[in-house]
Amino acid sequence: MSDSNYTPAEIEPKWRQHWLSSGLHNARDEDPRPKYYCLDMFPYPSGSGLHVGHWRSYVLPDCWSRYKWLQGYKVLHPMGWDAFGSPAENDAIKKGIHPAVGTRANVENFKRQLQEIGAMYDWSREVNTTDPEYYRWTQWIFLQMFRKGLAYKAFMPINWCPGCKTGISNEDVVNGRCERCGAVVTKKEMNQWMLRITKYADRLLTGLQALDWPEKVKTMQTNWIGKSEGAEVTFKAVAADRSEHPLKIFTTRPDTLFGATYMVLAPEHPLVPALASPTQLAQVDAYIANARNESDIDRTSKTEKTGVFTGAHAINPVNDEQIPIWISDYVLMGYGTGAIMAVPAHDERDYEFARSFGLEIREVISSPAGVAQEAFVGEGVMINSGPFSNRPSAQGRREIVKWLEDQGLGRATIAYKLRDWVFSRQRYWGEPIPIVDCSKCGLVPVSEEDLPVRLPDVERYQPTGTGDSPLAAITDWVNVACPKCGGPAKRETDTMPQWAGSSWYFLRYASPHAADALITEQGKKWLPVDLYVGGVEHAILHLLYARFFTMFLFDIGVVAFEEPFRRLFNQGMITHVGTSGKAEKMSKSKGNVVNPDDLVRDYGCDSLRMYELFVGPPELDAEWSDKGIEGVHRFLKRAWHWVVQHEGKWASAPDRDVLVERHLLIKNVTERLEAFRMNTIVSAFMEFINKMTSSRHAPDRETVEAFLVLMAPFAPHFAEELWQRTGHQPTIFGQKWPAWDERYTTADSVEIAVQVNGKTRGTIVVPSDAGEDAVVEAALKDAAIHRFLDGRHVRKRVFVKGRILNLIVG
RNA sequence: GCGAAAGUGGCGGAACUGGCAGACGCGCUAGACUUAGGAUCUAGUGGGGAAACCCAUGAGGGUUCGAGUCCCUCCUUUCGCACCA
Repeated sequence: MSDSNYTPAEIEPKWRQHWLSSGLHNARDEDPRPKYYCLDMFPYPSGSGLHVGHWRSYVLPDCWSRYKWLQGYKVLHPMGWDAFGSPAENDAIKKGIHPAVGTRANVENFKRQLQEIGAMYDWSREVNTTDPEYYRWTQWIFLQMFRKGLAYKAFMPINWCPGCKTGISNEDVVNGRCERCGAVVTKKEMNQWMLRITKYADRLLTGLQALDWPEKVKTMQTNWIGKSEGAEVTFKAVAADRSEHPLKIFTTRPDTLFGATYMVLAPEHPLVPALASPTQLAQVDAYIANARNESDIDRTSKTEKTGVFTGAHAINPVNDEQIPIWISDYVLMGYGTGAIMAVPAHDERDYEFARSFGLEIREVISSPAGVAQEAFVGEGVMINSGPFSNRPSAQGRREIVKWLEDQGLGRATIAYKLRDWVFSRQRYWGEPIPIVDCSKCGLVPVSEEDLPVRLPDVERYQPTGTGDSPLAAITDWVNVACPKCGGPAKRETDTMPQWAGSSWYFLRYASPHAADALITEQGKKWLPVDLYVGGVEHAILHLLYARFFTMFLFDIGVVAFEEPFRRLFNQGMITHVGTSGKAEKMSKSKGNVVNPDDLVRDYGCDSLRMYELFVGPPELDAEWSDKGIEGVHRFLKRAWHWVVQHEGKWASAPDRDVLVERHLLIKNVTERLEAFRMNTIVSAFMEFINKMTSSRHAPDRETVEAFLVLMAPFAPHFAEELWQRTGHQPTIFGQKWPAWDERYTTADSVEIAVQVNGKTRGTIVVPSDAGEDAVVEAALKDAAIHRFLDGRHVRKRVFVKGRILNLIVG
């Protein structure tokens, strides 16, 4: 009979339609069960569609959501679109397709493909960052930050991407290149909107501790925030013209203060013009001009330190010593105070610089090998340090800071690597920044009732490259009455970065249609996110920004928690051999993309789902194998036949062996799900079916039902169809996750390995509960084992119940 | 350079707190059924050896009755960080 065959092409669309129309996956606010919020990182809907690598990231959380569902939670598992961004804008430039139009088409395609996964997304909660009803709240958040002084405009040198022709944030720069387009990032002085994320540095750091996140991600964020405890010390700088200027430096080693033999300012340091002596001015100017034009890559890839003497000197507050002030690009303006005291004896960089320029190296921490060859950066006993000599450096550090504080020359302080977030983009396809610049009132926020500030249509989407956004050319949009005084004013024409919309989208899913609030009281009950699944590539950018936004929204009372994502799981990517000949991340340009649509057509969605899980441990990268899917497809066919074949002919009572297999399967699947070891769960299912199909016992109904419920998160269509065929009403997702009974998870008898002097010489089958004496007795009777004893005396025996017996002889 | 993770058959990968290494799957080899099969089923499949056995988890040591697993020294790969004072 044809309908006894496994035909995914028929059953899968049918059940998807059924689930969709019955609203099975919709999260209901009024549902009394406990909530579980499982979130996938929402995609950028690119024109090339999903490949099997994307699939992997969506299958895992879907599987987990369905498991939680069967465990009795009301599950929120939403999906949406991070749809602002340059590819849509580039299409607009190239093909003349309006970004909104192109984005809409891409979303349609993505949505179709995602639905083919059979994922239980609640499409009634779909969000799109480019929807004005969505971005009005992105703008609203910006306004709240503006009111609290967290959004400010500043003229300063920032990272400029010549590829994207826009300013970008520090986080957007990866190894000196633009995270988005790969161009080498340069510097540009611009008037920029900034977000004061540094105000949250300490909370962003300490908040990490309680999170159930991969250590790797926590470490990356910790490094990014880069907290250092130290001291700020004020030196007196004396210019060549005898003018005096306080010069503040930051150091983590105030205990080495007596070893400071020169000072270094960053080329951008504001004191440089005042300090440079006339004789040195030309050299100083040349050095600064050069530094300004250099990219970070140029700057950090130098083999030797460079620098120039200013002609000025500084007075060391601890010993009144006069030391030269230099300028070098190894000191960064953005960190600490942009100036350092150089202690070459105890700092590798200072050591290198001192060597290059013949500056004094003075040892002030006693080091075993001296400092003739290299800097000593460890702790030790202080020497050559006046009244502070002969102390351990850690103690001296505290005493010197105390002394500086008493003298009003310094204080203990903390420095962070984290910088404020450059939030302006000179691009079209983003959220307009809702600020109006009035010549009379200054920067005035658009009033909240006037949100959203809609993105107007333009004719030219090209980034201008001049530092102005394409919006600047739309004069009838730009010119507006000041919200405060009604006088003539201009709109801000920069847009927000793509990270803006993704920094809070997880909140909007909880009440996506609320018109008068970012989130409703009812919606708040879904939050925070219980499990967040996505790639490790967002370890810093998105995850740091989202935490910052959430903390801010907590501070102004919008949400009741500071950390949005309790648990984070980074799944590995799929690699595949492409034109380069080696396995790489899938991408169109590498020619190694595998399209899931073909696989769904040939094998069915459930086969692809299970293969995506079977391919390897979810947290590791996995190489795609075109043949691999056939294994799970065969398994599904065999499992299908096993169920259909026994339908209506169930064993009236379970055979003991079948019972054990059932309980073992429940235990294995459940425990391995909890540990996110989905790949071994698929193996467990295969083993189960292998045993069942080779068993002479027919299964009982309860065993088959348990099998189907366990399979439901993995192969939902398969499970739902067979659920119905075995005489149930849909849906199987109304069932309860089965429980196992430890009494039935051990077989009656067990095979034990018998070793002689540590080498396995045979196996014997004994009752599971057999004790040492019984096993030894059985082993000695076994001919194969007996041979190895060779008549020698058993001197010692090691017995592990149910596992092994080791006989030591001779 | 610093830090983290990893290294197991032809391939992807199993192996719970030290206990029969290679589960499960791909591939491969035979055979069965077939007009045919890239369908399905059965058997086999780490290496060496005729066999008894021996050798095998990146390399080398160590601890232990017993090590893929623990300890030490290296090697390789991947990923972070990298003038942050």
